[in-house]
Amino acid sequence: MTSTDTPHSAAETADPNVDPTLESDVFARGCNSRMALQNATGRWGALALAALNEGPYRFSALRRRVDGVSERMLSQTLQTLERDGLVHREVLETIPPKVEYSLTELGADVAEKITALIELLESQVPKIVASQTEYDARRQ
Amino acid sequence: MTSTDTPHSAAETADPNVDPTLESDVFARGCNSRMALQNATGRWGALALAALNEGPYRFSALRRRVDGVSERMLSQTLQTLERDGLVHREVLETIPPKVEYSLTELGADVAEKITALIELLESQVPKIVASQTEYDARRQ
DNA sequence: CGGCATCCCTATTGATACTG
DNA sequence: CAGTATCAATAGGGATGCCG
Repeated sequence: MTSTDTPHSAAETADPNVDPTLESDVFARGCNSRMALQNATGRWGALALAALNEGPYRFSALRRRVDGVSERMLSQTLQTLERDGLVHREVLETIPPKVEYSLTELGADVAEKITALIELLESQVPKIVASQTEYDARRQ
Repeated sequence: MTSTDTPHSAAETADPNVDPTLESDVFARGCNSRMALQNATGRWGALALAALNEGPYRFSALRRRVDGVSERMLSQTLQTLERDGLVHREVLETIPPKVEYSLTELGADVAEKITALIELLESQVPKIVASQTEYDARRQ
């Protein structure tokens, strides 16, 4: 693909390398679960899920919450998560139109795990930074 | 950077946008915890941690376990995880030389959360695939 | 407001070859 | 064995403009 922008290219199920009889080993390349993991833990996926774990968000509010995400990336991320059944998209027929995003049951379970990971990491930032500093010093 | 290969560019602490007084909000762009999250949940980071959660691995064994990872990516991933203090690297002075990778205490905590997420996703693959199929059908 | 399409640049990744 | 160096391919992502 040189100039064609495929929406959720990394999320495609129609991968010829996928063996349908072997569906649940993340360590196998091209496995469905590995793709789902990527979508849920990718750069923006994890943050979107963590944000939605706080409650439903409208598009622009979510964009404000997830600092640094572009319109385009947030849109793609949400589509992928919706496709995987983690996020529910509700269009409110108002003027101007509003779209509300929320977690599905499965999405809530996933978001909970991710939030746990985030909280752990946030609490350990000092230790992590110390490790980085030491590592960098060791190699000058 | 057009052709210069920076080792762990995404892991740098020396980001001018990082506010050292604000260390623990993943939602803030350039935050240390967001970077740590990226390193731990990135494409290969999560799988490497999950593999090491099964026990120590030598480089090539780990490469075999994490199907599809290139030498280069595994090397970089492990360096980043070591720098963040999640992975311990032990060089055995034998002939031929062996290097064993294992989890630190912090790494074990992180790996546990990631493994929980992976197990959840693996168990829900059927539901996820069904959702994808339905989603794709809805847009033809 | 929400968000898709296009253009275009850069970071990440993979293959391959080479070294301690 | 355990990597590093180099080069080429690709995916990620920002900016802009348009539409329901």
